Order: sequence, then C-alpha cells, then structure tokens
Amino acid sequence: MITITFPDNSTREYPQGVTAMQIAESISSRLAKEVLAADVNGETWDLHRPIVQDSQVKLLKWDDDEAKHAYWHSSAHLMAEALQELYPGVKFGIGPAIENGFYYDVDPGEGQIIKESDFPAIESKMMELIARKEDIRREEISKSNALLMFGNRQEVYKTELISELTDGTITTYTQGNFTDLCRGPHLPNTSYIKAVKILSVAGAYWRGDEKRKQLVRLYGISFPAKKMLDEYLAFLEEARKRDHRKVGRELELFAFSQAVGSGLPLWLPRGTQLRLQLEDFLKRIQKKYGYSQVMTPHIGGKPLYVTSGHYEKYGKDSFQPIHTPQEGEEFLLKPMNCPHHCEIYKLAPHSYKDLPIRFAEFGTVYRYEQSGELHGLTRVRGFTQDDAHLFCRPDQLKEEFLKVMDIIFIIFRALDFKNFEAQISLRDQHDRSKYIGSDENWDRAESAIIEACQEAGLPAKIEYGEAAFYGPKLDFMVKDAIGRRWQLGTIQVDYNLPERFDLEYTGDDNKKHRPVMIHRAPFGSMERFVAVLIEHTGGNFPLWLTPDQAVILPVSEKYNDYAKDVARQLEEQNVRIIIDDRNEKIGRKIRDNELKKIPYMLIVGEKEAENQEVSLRKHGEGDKGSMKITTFAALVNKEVEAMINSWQKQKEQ
RNA sequence: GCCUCUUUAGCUCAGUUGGCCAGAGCACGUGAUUUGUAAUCUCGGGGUCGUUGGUUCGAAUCCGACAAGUGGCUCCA
Repeated sequence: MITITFPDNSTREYPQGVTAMQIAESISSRLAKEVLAADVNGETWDLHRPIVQDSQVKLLKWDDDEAKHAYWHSSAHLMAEALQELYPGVKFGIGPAIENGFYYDVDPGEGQIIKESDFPAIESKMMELIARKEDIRREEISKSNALLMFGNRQEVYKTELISELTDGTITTYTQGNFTDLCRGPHLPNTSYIKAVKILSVAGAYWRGDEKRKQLVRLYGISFPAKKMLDEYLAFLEEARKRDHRKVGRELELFAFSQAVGSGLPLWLPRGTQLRLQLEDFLKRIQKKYGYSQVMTPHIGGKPLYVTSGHYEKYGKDSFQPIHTPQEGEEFLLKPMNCPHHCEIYKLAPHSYKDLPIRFAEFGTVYRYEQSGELHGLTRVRGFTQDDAHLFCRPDQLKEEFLKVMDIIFIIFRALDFKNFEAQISLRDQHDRSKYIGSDENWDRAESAIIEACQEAGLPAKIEYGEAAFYGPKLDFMVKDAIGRRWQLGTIQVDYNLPERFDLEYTGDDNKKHRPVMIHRAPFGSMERFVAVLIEHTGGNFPLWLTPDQAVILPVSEKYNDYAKDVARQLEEQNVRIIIDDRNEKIGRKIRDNELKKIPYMLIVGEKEAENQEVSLRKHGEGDKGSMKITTFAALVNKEVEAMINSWQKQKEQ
C-alpha cells in the first residue's frame, strides 16, 4: 500500500500502482467525470499513469491551468491524427498547448497546402476520431528505438528533436494509428474532447529560425462542451468590435493613406485631441518629478548615429539617409531620441551635485519595420515616444528607477489598466559576448532593477537573454482585446551611449566619472498606447481624457445665449467645448448622427439656465444628472490632479 | 522579409455556373418636419469593382504580377 496525500493534507491508502483516475473514482463518480489530469509531486501526470510510491496528489479539473494545458495538448495530437489521415505523407514538427488553445506545425509535403477552406474537413475528421473514443497511451522508449521509429517514417523534424534528448527520458503517446514523440501529459482518451474549432493557419519557421524551412502552423481550440466553444467564439466576436482599427475609423481618431505610406498614421482632429490630453497628463506628472522638457529635430547628421552605433547595427535595414545639395552630406530620420539628448547633456560640464538630469521629449521617430510587422497603430513606421533620458550617478540608479515606476503606476491606475504584466529582461546567463559594458556595472544594474521591483511590490517575470545589448530593462505589457500582449511602458538602463558619447560628470573626488543613462517611456509610444487604450475602453473614454469631444447642446434656439455663456465660463477654466447651435436649422437627425462620434453632451435648457447648470449626458449611458458649470469644469480639471495624487496617497498608506 | 487569406460607394456588405448601362443599408446633399437626445419622411449625387498584365466574342467574376490590409512566423534600437 502507498499513502496519497491530498492538497488539504488529508491522506488515504491505495494499492501500489494506483492511478489518479482510480483515486478520483474512489472519491466520487462526479469527480471521476470531471478530472482531466493529476498533479503528482509537482508534476502533471496522465490519469492512467500508475503511482508507485507515497505521493502528494492533486486532481486537476478544467479550471486548473495544467489540466487545460493537457486538454489542449491532447487536442493538438487529435488534430495531428486527423491531418495524418487527410494528408498522407504529412510530417510533424511540434504541437503544443498555448494560452488559448493549441497549434501544430506541420510540413504537408511538396506541393501540398492546407487552406482555411480545408478547416471544416479537418474539424469533422477530428470529431470522427473523438467518436472512436481512442485511448491515448503513454510509452517509454529508448533513444535508439525512437530514432529508428520516427526515422522509418521520414519524420525528419521529430528525429532532429529526438537526437537532442537524453536517453531514458523519452516517451511517446499513441492514439489510433498516430504516435507522437511527447513528454505529455494527456487525456485518457479522445472522447474527452467535445468541441473543436480550427482558428487559423499561418506560416511558422521550423524552430523559430528564419533561415530554416517554413512549416504550416494550424491554430485551434477545443472545449469540454459545445456551449463553451460558442461562448469563446462569441467573445472573439465581441473583442473584434473593440479592435482599435475599427473604433479608430468609426470615431475618426486616426487613419492611414496609401499615398502617405504604410505604417505612417494620420492623426485626425478627434484622435489628436485625445493624444494631446494624454501628453498633457504626462507632462503634468513629469513636472512634479523634476523633468525638463526639451525639443530636438526630426533628423540628425549621419555621424551622430555612427557615434551611437545605431548606424552600423540598423543603417541598411532602415529609412535611407537624406541627401543634401552638399556633396557627401547625409542626414538620417531619427530612429530614437537618445543621441540628441546626449548632445544636450554634453553642452556643459556637470557636477555630481547636478545629477540626476532628466530630459523629456515627445519625440517622433521613424523605423523601417518589415512590412509584415505593421499592425494598426500598435506597430508603425513613424511614431512618437513619450521619451525621456535620465543621466544619473550609479548610486542613484535604483532610486531613479523607482521614481519612473511610480510614473508608470500613476498612468496605469488613472486609465484602469489592471492586468498588466511586468518583465525584467536580463543578460543571457551563459553567453555574455553580445553585451557591452563591464560585468560590475551590469551586475549592479540588474540587481538595482530586481530590488526596485521588490521594493515596489511588483511581481515581475525575469527573462534571461532578453536584455538589450546595452543594458537590462523592465517592460510593462498590456493585452489587447483578443489577448495579444503589447509592450507599453519601458525602463531601460544604458551603459553604452554614455561611453560612446563620452559623457561625464565631476565627482566629489574632483575626478571625471561616467553617468548611467536611463531610457524610459511610460506610454511606450503614443500610437501604441492609444491603440491599447481604445481596445480597453472600446472607445468609451473617460471625460477627463476627452473634454473637447463633448458638445454643448441647447434644446432650442431660445437657449443659444445661455449655451454661449456656458462655453465662455468653461473656457475660463481651461475646458474648451463646442456648441452645437444648429438646432433650429438641422434638427434631431443630425444631432443623433453627431452623437455617434461625440461621447459627451452638455444639454442646456430652461431648468439649467435658471440654475446656472448643465446636464451631462454620456453617449450610451444616459443622463449623469445636472451640475453647476463650475462643478463640471472641476470634474475635468481636477480629475487629472486627482489621478496623480491618489497614487501618492495609496503609497503612503 | 516569409506563409495563409482578403480587397466592390465614405462605412458594412450583396453580386448566382464569366453575359445588357454594378446593387442594398447606413453616411452625404436637397426639401419637409422642430421633438430633452442612438434610426421621421421626400428626392438626389456618388463606384475605371486595389493597380496592372493576360485568357475570352465578352471579366467585378478565371489566371499571373505588384500594392495595401488580415491572421501568424521572424524581427522590434
């Protein structure tokens, strides 16, 4: 007998070789129906794998991520089995579970293609295999046998994988006529899968290497109930309605023109207002945090980028130099603002007492992204960074880092970005050849970032090998409507540019020292930030972001004068709102159409004129009630201050 | 850059197996209506069917190239 310990620390005795499924059955038949996999001593196991020694066991159901993972992994195998039947000679790459569903990379063979129109056939084949209720069997196999087995089937991708595995750890999973090299775990049989949907097809390089063969990647998702699949598809449908490209067009926020060029957004009046409001918000925060605003040109001499090293690294893959009538003179569209800011720093000698120095600029930069990269406003070729460069002493690094994090938190809080993820990118632990700067400086910077996150109570995921060549960084990721992650805020430590630009300060020892540079952009870029903001709000922006996108609407021409009075009073308090006084000419239909694009209306009529009030109405939400004109102005103006202050208060508590 | 797919009016879409001057709703313009707020009625303008080659008596429709866009891959200073 062996002792099984459950998560609540209760124990039960079972014969040796008991399976998780048998354990579930011994507890309740309902549990046995719902259980998908088991956590055995911290590893996820198949339900039918015998447990031979005393173990900690947790039975995993759909709501456990590990169970979902096994479920989708088995679904990937199921899809592969279907492909094997439908496309004889198909070769398999890898087919893992992902955050939402699964994929399988396959090589359909010379001349064969898998198209979207083939999905229904694949799906129905999968359903057919589900109906067969095929058992999914795990087997341990020696490396030589594995090589032989997959080699015989010309599975070149699998044999490549096997050759890199350690003998004794190799397992296969078999269902019906399909056997896959796989670590598992898996469902007991194919009938656990109730509903499947192939979502998309894409090309994907074998092992993520651009130089190797491109396989066909099929994405799919599956659920234990048809209803859950329908709900998921409905969710995707809903999410598409919040797509910033769609909302941006509908609300006339931004547009693209083929004539201007792809990836070069045109900000329309409404979008510009929104963006200016965001810029203003950040400027107010930065003022409190001791930043100096600077402005630099959109181009810079080529030598500037030769000095910075960017020309060598990116020159040929970027917008090409601008030539002048002067022979040999070349300028580059700036791909970043740092070199310009370094030049400003260099203008005068600096004392250790002057540091840190913080130069901020909403700097528009141009990067020639590969054509396949472009995506709405989230990945463009011309964009404006809410950039700043902080020049500080090494001992100030952590404190400065924390202050920048503060700014990011204020912004995320103000805009209700709750589900952001933080990622610390450090050096590759083994290969350090690609990084510049001394080990000592790197160690100091890396630990400063880690400590700063700990002090701020920020759970951050550490990724090794993701650091830029010039320094480690902390990035903030936010998901869009359909769950894609986009990097917004970023804080990067840089040892490279101070070196290359020979930046200095005089220390208290009267000797020259090298400052550390921090690049930071809380929004990331105005374009990407607005895109994510649109997807989060569905275009339903808070009032403080869009006061100019409200309209004062007198209910009849009798109140036009009062409307003008309201506009004047608001203007005095820096809230500029337009009056729609076309009521006598145009009528309700036009007003309704306007409403689609203007989120807020201030309605004024008899009651309001009497009390010096306005009635606030939000599109789609109805009346917010009437309020004094001053209250309304305060609502708009004070909210910005309140956003900043509320974070300070929360920190003090 | 690579792979899949898409491209018809400002927007969302229809357009049957290739066959007369290419359709709808919304938007836009006009006239009427004046009503505390997401669909009042009338009439009207608007499309070289992404561009460009080809097949055909005949192409929005079939084939090729290019461009832009989608979903991925690679990349992201």
